[in-house]
Amino acid sequence: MKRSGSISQENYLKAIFKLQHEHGIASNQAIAEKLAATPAAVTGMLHKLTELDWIDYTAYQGAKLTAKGRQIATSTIRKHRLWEVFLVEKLQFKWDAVHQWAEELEHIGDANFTNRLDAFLGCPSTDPHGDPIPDSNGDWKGNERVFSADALTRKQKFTVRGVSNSASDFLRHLDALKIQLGKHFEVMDYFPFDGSWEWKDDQGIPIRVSREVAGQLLVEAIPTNRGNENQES
Amino acid sequence: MKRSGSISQENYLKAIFKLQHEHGIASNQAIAEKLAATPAAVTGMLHKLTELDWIDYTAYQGAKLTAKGRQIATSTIRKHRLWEVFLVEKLQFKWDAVHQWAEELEHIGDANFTNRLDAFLGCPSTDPHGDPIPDSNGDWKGNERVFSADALTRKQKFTVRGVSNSASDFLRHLDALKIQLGKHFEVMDYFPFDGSWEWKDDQGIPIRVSREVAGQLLVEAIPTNRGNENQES
DNA sequence: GCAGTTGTTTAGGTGAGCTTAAATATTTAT
DNA sequence: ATAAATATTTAAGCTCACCTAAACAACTGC
Repeated sequence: MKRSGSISQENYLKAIFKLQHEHGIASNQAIAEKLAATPAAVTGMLHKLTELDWIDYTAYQGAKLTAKGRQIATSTIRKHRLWEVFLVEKLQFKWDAVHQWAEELEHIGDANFTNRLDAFLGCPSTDPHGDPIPDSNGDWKGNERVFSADALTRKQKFTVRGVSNSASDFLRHLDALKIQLGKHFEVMDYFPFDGSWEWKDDQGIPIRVSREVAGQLLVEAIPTNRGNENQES
Repeated sequence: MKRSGSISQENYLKAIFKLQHEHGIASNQAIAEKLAATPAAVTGMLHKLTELDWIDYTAYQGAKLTAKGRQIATSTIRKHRLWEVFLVEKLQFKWDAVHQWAEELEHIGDANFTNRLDAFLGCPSTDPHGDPIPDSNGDWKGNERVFSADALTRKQKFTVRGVSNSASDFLRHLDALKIQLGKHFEVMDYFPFDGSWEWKDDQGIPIRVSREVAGQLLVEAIPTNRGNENQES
């Protein structure tokens, strides 16, 4: 079995999928920015994708994926994230170096290939940045308890669950701060002056975290288990 | 680091590399056949590759790789064969199903990527079809003792080492015959009438092998160790 | 050594995906 | 409501890698 669409078409569907989740619809301009192309190029491709019945598109309005388009988009995202797991866990790449290769690998392989890769990797549920990996139907369960670290409160204990920005420089900065996915911290202090935080890790070692970092870090609160929750029946 | 050449350019270099080994030089027509393109298309690309100093090309004569061209070609072949090992050993693909995917995967990754993949796979020396995997300098040691199975002699014991044709239907035929790389056989009989053979495997189970099969199978003789070899000093 | 076959190159053209620049539609501000 | 600003589309043209058809060069047989 071959690829559903061309590499370029798959990249458009991926971009539209993500924009649709953020804004309900994907505007020409937003797509152009995401793909580093001109709006003129986007218009042309949107016509082609409409012909293929992979998007619904109204001129001057924007694009939305059809069921078929969504299927191709999620399958591409699934492949991307599985390859990222492979690169980090099997080839020992650092998490800030995998995106570029995954962008190329994501266009290779059919459903059978992808399912074999998935099985080989132990059916991971998230990629190295904490993003969920869609299943072969394009569905995934997002962790509803995950929120941005800048909404934390004092004394709260929490687990780092993901990043909302996978740029290399941000990820390398997290490495420097020794912040890794799955690591536990506790909020010690917050400084409204500059929006920065003091946290301490599970070894009791304190770190200072800037507003910029907290704003792009996704965390999950750890329940306190100290008697103030409701006991069922 | 990015790919050295375009995907198409890498495919041309690979084809020229293989033809150069068979015929000393790669003719326009031979390249066109290997790549399923027209001679006219080949002429154009050969000019481009000459510009890039990846081949030496004389009109009406043919093409030969430069050092740089050879480097790109062997690195592409290295990647192809490493991915084939990955697909068979890690993703459990059958050996007749890996070529198509490896043709796409071979164009991904730089030297660092490839070396990581190599290490992850345990630095294999051959791919699932018995073809040698070049090292990162583009060198490899061919097994000099390997020859075509149609040159075997009666009573000879041998090991299956490779195939000189990786077409799916041939490989599936070998599966049906239970012929796998590394398996030992002994020549029981040869039938000049149709060029077919009777061999028996290490369990003593006899199989019949046609001239066509023997002609595409690569084997290595097992020394008899029964007193007629020279003892050194 | 010349004709015919074979192999190669040139010439002109296609399609995918992109560009810039100009025209047109839509939204925002007053 | 209309002018200005912004967003989108059309138009023309580019590059890459391919194609067909025709011209040309190089071998072959006699």
